[in-house]
Amino acid sequence: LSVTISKIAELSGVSRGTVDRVLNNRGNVKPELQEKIKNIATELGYKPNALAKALVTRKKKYLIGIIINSVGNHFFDDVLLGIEAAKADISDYGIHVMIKKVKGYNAQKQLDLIDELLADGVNAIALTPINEDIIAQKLNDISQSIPVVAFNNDIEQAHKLAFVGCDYYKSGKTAGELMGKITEDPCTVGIITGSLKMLGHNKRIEGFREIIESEYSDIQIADIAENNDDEQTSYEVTQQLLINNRDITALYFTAGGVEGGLRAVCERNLAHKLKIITFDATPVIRSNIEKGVIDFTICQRPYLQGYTSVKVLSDYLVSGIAPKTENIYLDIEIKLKSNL
Amino acid sequence: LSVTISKIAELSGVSRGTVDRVLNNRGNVKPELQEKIKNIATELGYKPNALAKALVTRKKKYLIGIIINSVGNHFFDDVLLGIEAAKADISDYGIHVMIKKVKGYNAQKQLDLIDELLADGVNAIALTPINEDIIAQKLNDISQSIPVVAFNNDIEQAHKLAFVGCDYYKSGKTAGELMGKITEDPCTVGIITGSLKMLGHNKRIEGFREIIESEYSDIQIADIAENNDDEQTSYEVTQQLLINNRDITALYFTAGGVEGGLRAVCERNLAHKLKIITFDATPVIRSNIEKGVIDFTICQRPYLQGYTSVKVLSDYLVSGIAPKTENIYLDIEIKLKSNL
DNA sequence: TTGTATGCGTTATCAA
DNA sequence: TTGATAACGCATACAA
Repeated sequence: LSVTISKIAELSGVSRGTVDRVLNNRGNVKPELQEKIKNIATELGYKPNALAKALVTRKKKYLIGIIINSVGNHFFDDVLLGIEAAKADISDYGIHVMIKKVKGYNAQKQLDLIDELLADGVNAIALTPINEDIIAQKLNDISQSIPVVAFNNDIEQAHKLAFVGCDYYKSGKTAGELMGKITEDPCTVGIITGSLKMLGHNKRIEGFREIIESEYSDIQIADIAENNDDEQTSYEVTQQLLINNRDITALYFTAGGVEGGLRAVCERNLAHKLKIITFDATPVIRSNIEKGVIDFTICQRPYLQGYTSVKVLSDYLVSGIAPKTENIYLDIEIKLKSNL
Repeated sequence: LSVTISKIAELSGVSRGTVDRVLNNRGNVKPELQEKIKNIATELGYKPNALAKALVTRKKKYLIGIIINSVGNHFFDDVLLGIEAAKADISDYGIHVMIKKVKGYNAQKQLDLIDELLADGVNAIALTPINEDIIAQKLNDISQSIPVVAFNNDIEQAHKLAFVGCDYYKSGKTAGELMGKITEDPCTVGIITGSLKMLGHNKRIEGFREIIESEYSDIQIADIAENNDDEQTSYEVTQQLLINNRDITALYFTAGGVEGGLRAVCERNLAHKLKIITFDATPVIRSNIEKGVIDFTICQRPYLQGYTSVKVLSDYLVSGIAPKTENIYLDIEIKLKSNL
């Protein structure tokens, strides 16, 4: 029922080797034969068997290198699980995965880790790139020779095989729409963001603003506070925000620092009074959804981010196929108490 | 780096055949050798290569039969896409898929199709079982010899390899919570369900009721109308519901018939006034979310239902591995305008 | 009770 | 420019 190289060889009256050369454009075949074989192949609807292919390329012993900022950041726990799952899946292909875990976002440190991976002879790299020029340059450089995937955070200046993550603008819009639906008429919302220098955080604000301006004009944005993803800072700026804007009825956290922010909320006895929307599902966020303090959290598929990143690279290594689109946006997930 | 049968054979000083016999418990091996080889294998962390395995079992030419009620029911469009995707994925394994599309839910018709598939020599079957005794009996019967997967709708009386679908009770709870969050204080909701005989529909009502009774006691359920998933009936019962309960502020559709129901809503100029929550994302529902008539729709991953069902069966055929749990619940997806 | 040969579909390395 | 052969890891039929 299925058509193989041997079958085509038989029908064309040549050897399998010749068919292979034609089908994979290796040259050194008489043009007339080329055409004849190609015709027969397309006519029969030849589709190479990926399994058999993989079994052969297995000998190449590919190695994928990963840099993940998972130390001290629970968001990446699930990303790591996805990476491990993909790692298990592709081990049959003889592809190995080397993971470097790191804490925080230091460009020089990231640069060093990239060099370490290269020294280890990796054939591909996946990482959450820091938006700085030296990183962009480095990635541009190495992506000449090996495929690079950016996950979770994009770096538009650098050439790469793919970006795997969420559509920040869209998730901001969704947050805005949810906020619009759960708030009563006159509503003032305070925004607590990670960093105004982070592209993703800003896009989440943009999308949010876009929706409430166009569809929920009775919602006002009181202020935007920056917490640099730090809990203590978050506590302080949230406190200040609440003091400066007594009429606030809702909070919108675009990034981390939710624990600190909620501490300020609780101190002022505003839990269960303010509507609160956050991103991701860290343990702190989960428990506060359980308690009814947070109304919604919007998740960006951490597990799939990890899994997909590795899978995209292994697919590329094993069959040379790049993903259809450079930007692989994973659907967001709206979570509340009953589907947490 | 990776450990193979040959490597184990070499280290044990026996042939590959013997190792194979031990590792797959085929017997006919001296007990002492058994133990020795098993020890070496576990010590080295032997993991059989699924690719190579599949390449061999490929010769068996497995055939999976599918019965899908997709004719005239757009919900199953995406299920079909998932099935097609899985079909492409497993073609490398030499597993073929035969799909029988049918309109409506007639038990005798379903029975006939099962027999047709069996006559065609299928090695596995996936279907959306109708909850009637003759079907349950039939499935119990054939699941003695081949694996059976129920997708989208479960049939608890019948033995099967797995059920693939959503947790209806949980999605009902989510609907209830969403309703609670978007409605103002005194709220009366009308429920339009498919059939009170359908297990899934009832569970969606139960979950909904459970949440509003425990957490949103200011919401009242006015009435429950049955539309048998028929548009015209749906129009009529919704109209009646709205006439009988002038104070209704929200509608909850647990199943199909949304188009007819909304026609009644629009006729009475209640669009954009009533809060409306539905399930799935048929074209009609999509367009009404766009228009702002429907607030939320809760999707049950139709694509994944199709994909997973086929994948579970092929995994079982190729490696004899049953899924970890009989009930494979796919996460629900909350959709509104901005993430449709 | 054990070992050997053959094949799954592909690629790679020879030799012709 | 072509063809034959070995190999990837496993399973099976057959031989010893």
